[in-house]
Amino acid sequence: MVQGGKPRPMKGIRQLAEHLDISIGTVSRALNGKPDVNEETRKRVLAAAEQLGYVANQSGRSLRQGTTNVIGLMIQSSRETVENSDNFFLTVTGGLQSVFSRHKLDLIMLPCPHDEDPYEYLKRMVARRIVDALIISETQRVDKRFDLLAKAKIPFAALGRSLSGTQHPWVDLDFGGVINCAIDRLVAHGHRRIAISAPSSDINLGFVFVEGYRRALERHGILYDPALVIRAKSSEQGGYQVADELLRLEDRPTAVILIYELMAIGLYRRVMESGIIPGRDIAVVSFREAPRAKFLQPALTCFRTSLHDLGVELAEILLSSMPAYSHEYSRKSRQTVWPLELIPGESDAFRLTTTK
Amino acid sequence: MVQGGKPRPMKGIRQLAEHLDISIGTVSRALNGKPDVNEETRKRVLAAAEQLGYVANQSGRSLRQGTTNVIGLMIQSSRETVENSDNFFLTVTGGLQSVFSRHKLDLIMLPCPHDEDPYEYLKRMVARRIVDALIISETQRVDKRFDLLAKAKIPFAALGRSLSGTQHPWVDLDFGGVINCAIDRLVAHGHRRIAISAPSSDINLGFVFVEGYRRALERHGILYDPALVIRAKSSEQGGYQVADELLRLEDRPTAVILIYELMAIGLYRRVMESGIIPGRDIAVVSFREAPRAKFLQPALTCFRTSLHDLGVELAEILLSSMPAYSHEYSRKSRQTVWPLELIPGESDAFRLTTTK
DNA sequence: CATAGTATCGTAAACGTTTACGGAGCGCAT
DNA sequence: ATGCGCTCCGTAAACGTTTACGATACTATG
Repeated sequence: MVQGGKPRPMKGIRQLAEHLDISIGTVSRALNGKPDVNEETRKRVLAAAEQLGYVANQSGRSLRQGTTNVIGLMIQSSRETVENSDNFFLTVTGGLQSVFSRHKLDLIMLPCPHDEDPYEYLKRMVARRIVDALIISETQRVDKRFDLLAKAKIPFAALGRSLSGTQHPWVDLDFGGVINCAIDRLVAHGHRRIAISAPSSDINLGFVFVEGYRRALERHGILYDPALVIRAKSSEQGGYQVADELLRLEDRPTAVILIYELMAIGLYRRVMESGIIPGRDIAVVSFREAPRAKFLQPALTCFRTSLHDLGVELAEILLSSMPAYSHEYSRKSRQTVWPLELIPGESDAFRLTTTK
Repeated sequence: MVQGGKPRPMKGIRQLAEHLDISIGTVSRALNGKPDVNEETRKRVLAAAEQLGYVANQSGRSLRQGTTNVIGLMIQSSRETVENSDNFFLTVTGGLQSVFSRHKLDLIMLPCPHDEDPYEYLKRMVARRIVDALIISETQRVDKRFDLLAKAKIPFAALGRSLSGTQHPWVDLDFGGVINCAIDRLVAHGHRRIAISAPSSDINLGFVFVEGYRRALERHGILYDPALVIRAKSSEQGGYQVADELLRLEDRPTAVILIYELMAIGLYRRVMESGIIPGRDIAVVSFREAPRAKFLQPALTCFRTSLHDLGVELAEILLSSMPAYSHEYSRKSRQTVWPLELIPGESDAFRLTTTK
C-alpha cells in the first residue's frame, strides 16, 4: 500500500513522521529543539520539514501547551484616532516586532470596531485565548481594562500611562517634560499669555497635558486662565477651530501650544485668513513631531522622538512581565516616561518686545 | 468531594456541563444554535454561560472544525508605507469590520516586519492556519503571493489590482479615471505641459498611473515627455523633491499631478522658496484626498472617496469567494475599480492664457 | 560479568472542542 | 401490542500537537 512518500500536500506531523519512518514524538522533539534527540535525526527532520513545507498547526499546539506565541496589540481606531493617529501605531509596531521576532513571537493588531465597546471587545479577545499577552493603547483616565486583564491573569502592558495608581507596566510619552520645555522657551521669549490645545480630560493625554501646563505656568508666576485651554480634536480641523477660538478672545494670546503637529496646518490657515502671520504675530509650538513639520511655512517648532525605539522599550517591558521571558529582561523598570527632544523651527522664533 | 458548583474560574465546557448536570455534547449544541436541543435547556445553558463568563476556547474549536473565524489583513508597513500610508488601513479596516462583524468574524491585522520578506511572512501565516482567509495589500506588479495563496487554497482578496491577469478578487482605486479627469481639466484650462509624480513602476499604482497619463495625453494630442514623469516617495519629502526637479527643467511645466496629497506640503514649500505661487504660477492637482487638503493654502484640488465604503466592498468580495458565505454575496462581481470624485480647490483654478 | 548510567526513541495520554451516531422516551397509527 | 417517527440527549471519536513516561541499546564502571 504505502509504496513511497511522494511530497503530498502535507497534512500534519503524522505524515511527516511516516515519511521519515520515525515516531511522531521524535519529530516533534526534533523540531522544537528538545535535547533528547540525535543530532543526525534532527537534521533529517528539519530538512524534510523544510522540503515538504511543514509548519506546525497553531491550533493543535496552542491547545496542548496553552500558549499561542502571539502577542496582541489592541488599537481603538476611534473616529478621533483615525483622524490623527497618522502612522503612530505602525511605527511603534516596528519597534515591537524587532524585539518579539527574536523570540519567535508574532505580533497581531486587534482593531476594536467603532461600534463595539472596547471593554467588551477586549473581553472577547481574552476569552478566546488567541494571544499570550496584550498591549493596550489609548488608555483612559479610568480604564476598566486594567482590572479585566489582571483578573484574567494575562500578561499585558499599556501604551499610555495609568493614573489610577495600579502597578502594571506601561510606557508613555513625557508630556510633562514637553510642556515644561515649551513653556520655559516661550516665557524666555517674553510670552506671558500662552494658550494650549488638548483633547478631553478623560484621555490621559488631555489630563496630564493640562496639569503640566498649569504647574509650568505657576512656576513662572503666570496666572492660569481656563479660557486659554481649548479642547479640540487633534486634526487639521481641530487646529482651525483652535485658531478660531483664539481669535475671538478679547485678550488674545501671543503664543499657542498644539497637541499635534497636523493641527498647525489648520491653525496656520485660519490665522492667515485674519492677516496674522505665524512665527511673527503668534508663536506656535507643537507637541509631537511628524515628518511634515519642517515643510510647513514657517517651519514648526516641535518635539521629536523615535517611536520605533519606544516600541522596543514597550516590548521589553512586556516581556519582562512574562514568566517565560522575564529572565532576559528582568532588569527593566516597569513604567517608563519616554523623553522627547526639542526641534527648533521658525514658528516661535520671534522675541516679544512689547510688554503688556 | 464535589459538593456544589461555586462559580469557579471556569476551565472549559466540561465544567459548564457539570455545573448544569448536562452532557458536554448538549452544552456545545446549545451554545452553537444547533436544532436538536430543547429550547428550555438551551436557555439554561446560555444563562449559565453568561453568568460564569464561559467563552469557547478558540484553539479547541479551531482544531476540531478547522476554522478560526478570523480574517487576516496583511500590511507591509514598509519604510515607504510608514511614511505615507497614514490612516489608509485603519479607515479601510473600519469598513471591513462592519461587514465581518455581521458574521461573527474577527479581523486581525498582520503587519509584516520590515526585515522579513513579505512572501516568507505570508507563508508562515498561511501555514500556521491562524486565519480562515486573507486580505493582502500593496500588491506588486508581479506578486508571488497570489500563487502562494491559490496553491494553499485559502480564500483571499487583494487591496490593489492584479496586472498578471489572474482571476482572484480585488478592489482598487480607479487610477485611470482619476488621471483622465485631472488631465481633461488641466487641458481645458489651457495647460499642455503637465508633469506627474509616481512611485516605482514595480508597484501597481506607479505603473497604472503613468500608463493612464500617457494615454490621456495621447487622447489630447500632447506629446509624452519622460522627463515630466518624476519618481518620488509619496511623502512631504517626496513632494519637495518633485518641485526641486521640476524647477530644474528647462521647459518648465505649468501643471503637476501629485500622487498623494501630503506631497503638496513639500511641493508648496519648495516652489514658494523660488517665488512661485501654487495656484497662480503652477497648477497642482492631487490624487487621493486626505482631510488636510482643504486647509492648505491654496486649497488643494484633489480626488475623494470613502475608504470605509471601499472596505465594505472588499469585505463582500472576499466573503463571496468563501464557500461558507458565498450564498449571501454571490451576486458581487469579483474585481472592482473603485471610483473617486473630484473636489475642486484653488490650486489649479487659474486659466492659462499665454500659449506656448 | 553484572550493574549503573546515558543517549535516543516510541507510546500514549492529554489539551477543549464539535459532531456523527445511536439510544431513550413518547405519541400515534396500524 | 407492535411498529414508526419524532424530539431530545449522552457517548465517544476525532482534530494536531506536546510531553511525561518507559523501553531499548549502548557505554562505562565495578
